[in-house]
Amino acid sequence: MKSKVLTRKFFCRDCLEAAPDLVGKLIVCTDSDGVRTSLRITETEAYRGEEDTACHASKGRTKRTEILYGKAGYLYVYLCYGMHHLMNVVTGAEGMPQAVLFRACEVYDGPGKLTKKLGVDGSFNGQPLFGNPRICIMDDGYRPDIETLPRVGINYATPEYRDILWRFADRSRKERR
DNA sequence: TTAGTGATATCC
DNA sequence: GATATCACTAAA
Repeated sequence: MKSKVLTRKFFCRDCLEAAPDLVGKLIVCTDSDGVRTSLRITETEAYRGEEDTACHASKGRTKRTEILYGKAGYLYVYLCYGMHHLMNVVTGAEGMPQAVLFRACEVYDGPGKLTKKLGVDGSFNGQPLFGNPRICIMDDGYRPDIETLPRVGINYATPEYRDILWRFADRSRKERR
């Protein structure tokens, strides 16, 4: 099967549909030297709306979360713990703050390591994930068996959202560090 | 288990 | 301006 680059339309739906669908896709990133890195996504997480107490938008609209309320298909990259860039893509309708976090990819387990490997940093924040020469996501036809798990590192969320199964992982993934 | 690191939000 | 918080990782 021929590989296809995902278009904006892919992200224009609920994060709970887009997140599992992104597992098994390839992230293709081209750095300033023209070097291309592609990694297969093995884990994603959905963050959905102001009512999701684990979502950054749960405290309402701020300068930082503004992007989450915007159009689907744009990147939300932010620095966590002063050293790790975490990469998300905005999904759903405009005005509905939701996103999918890229948690792990083939060989590289962990959202901080994922962005480091790809060379994704703060300069990608707000950039589109469609029609973008720097980064895109491709579908090469691989269809993994998907496992659902609770999200990681969100103990501050209320129990119903802390325990919800909004992490999606490729059951055949190899965990490596 | 803990240190390291820095942006953000919230309080003064 | 100050401080508490945080969707993490590596080292021990």
